[in-house]
Amino acid sequence: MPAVLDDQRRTPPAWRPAAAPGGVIPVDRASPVPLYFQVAQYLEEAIESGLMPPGSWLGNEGQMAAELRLSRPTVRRAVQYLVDRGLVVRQRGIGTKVVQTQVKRPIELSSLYDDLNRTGRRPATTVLANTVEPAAAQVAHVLNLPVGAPVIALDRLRYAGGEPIARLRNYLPGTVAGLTTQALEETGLYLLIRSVGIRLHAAVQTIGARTADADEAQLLHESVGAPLLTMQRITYDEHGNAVEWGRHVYRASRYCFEQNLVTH
Amino acid sequence: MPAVLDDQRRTPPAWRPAAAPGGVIPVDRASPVPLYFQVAQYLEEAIESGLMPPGSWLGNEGQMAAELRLSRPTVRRAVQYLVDRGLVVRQRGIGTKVVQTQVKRPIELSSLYDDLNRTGRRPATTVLANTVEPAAAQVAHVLNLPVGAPVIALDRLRYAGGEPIARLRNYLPGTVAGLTTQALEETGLYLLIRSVGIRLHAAVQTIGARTADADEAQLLHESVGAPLLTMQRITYDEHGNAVEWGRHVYRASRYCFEQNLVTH
DNA sequence: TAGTGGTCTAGACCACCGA
DNA sequence: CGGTGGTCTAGACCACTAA
Repeated sequence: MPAVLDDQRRTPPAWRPAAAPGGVIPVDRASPVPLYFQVAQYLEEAIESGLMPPGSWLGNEGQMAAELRLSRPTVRRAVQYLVDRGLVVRQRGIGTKVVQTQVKRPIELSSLYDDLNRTGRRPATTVLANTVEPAAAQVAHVLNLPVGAPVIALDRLRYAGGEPIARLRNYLPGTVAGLTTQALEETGLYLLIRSVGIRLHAAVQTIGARTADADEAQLLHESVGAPLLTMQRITYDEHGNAVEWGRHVYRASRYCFEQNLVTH
Repeated sequence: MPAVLDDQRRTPPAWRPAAAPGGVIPVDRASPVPLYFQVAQYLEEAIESGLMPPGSWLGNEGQMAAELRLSRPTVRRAVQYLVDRGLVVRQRGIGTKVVQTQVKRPIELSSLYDDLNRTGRRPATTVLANTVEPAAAQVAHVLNLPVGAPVIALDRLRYAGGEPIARLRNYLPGTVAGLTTQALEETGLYLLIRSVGIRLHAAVQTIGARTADADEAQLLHESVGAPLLTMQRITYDEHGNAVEWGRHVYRASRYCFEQNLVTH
């Protein structure tokens, strides 16, 4: 019986690290990067670069552990990282294989600015308002602050490729520093929030639609009655404190929300 | 110095399983349910029931392990489950505590039917079309089938509380069985897909908006030009095969997408 | 029956935090 | 400094799959 070289339904050929002739270990024990993460990154790179194509098998965990001179739990943790990201699928009694479809990344907490940047459109921002004011009842409730506490109110117009895309209105607790108008015109709000040491942890958002009123039509270069996407989002830090409340409208003719989901 | 009873900033009082006087173990080693999952579910229930309120601390992992007569890795795995769901936050050198905000669940692959059911609205479905037809070029491309292969084409009207909410159009490979009109009017599509043994693994979806044309206006009891939410979704199984392509429109006046995100 | 992933143990050392 | 979570090891037994 001849050896089958490329039958992806069968168990894997011995797993071979690509940049490592003869099975040398792509693992640096002196690095501060955890071993499982080094392996996970290596495998992720191998998969996304096409070196391990969809349908190919990872070597079994015990063998990988032996070749990498790691324990099986460590290798297993690396593989789990890939499973969580939807890159591979475990099949008990068979093995672990690279999934066919590359659903790039699960949904994440990103700003419109980052989205536009990533997709190659040139983002720009005009700050319409950047004021500190006492919190009205509704804002105070959403941000869990006392009524009258200082809140930062932002009103921005976001452009992509010279075209207006969205009007972004945000409220933040007045304790957040560093939101100069200049900084806001140069980068995204989330990056600024993170850069003052706040770690975003969770969010609840609502996406809806409505038609443009006269104000919005003028700001966004649309006609009255044009369809708009609305997104309201409250973002929380790891302590459960509300960090930001955003109420945004997007031109439906120029923008939509794209989301990649992986079920866990 | 008096003992502080309820200072949530300090290290935890000894962790006590609630339904277990004196530290008895809520763990059944004879159960087929994994030990880590029994613990995880117990803790999740304790948190969501308010028994472990936001801000309270989980006992340290070593102590919990000792009290439950489990190893620390097993307890750790249970805690990790809660971390992944955003219910607790680990703080190195300090401990693990319940987060303040209850962001209920991370976004998941659910059907509109399930959404309506969960939120207590009465879902109902009218099947406008349920046919098998040869795949046109676009459908064939999306589902990765040869042109002309049989595909199931669904057209449904979804009601909530007697009001039309959305028009749902789907294409599925003709190999999917069990989609009788009666079944489709009684439950959600995803449940039917799962019930024939297909496991949904990933999806990519796009949410946009537009205004209603005459057809849509009539079907959805809206006027021409009313704002509609659109959602296109391609769902894949664990092998990366496309399972379903949906192109849906929702009345923006009656529906919006709510999503809870947890950053990992 | 042999090989796979799924679970679990009983240790170990480290980095970080607060006192 | 002691206590916490973060990482890692070297085993073990089990359930499931395929041949």
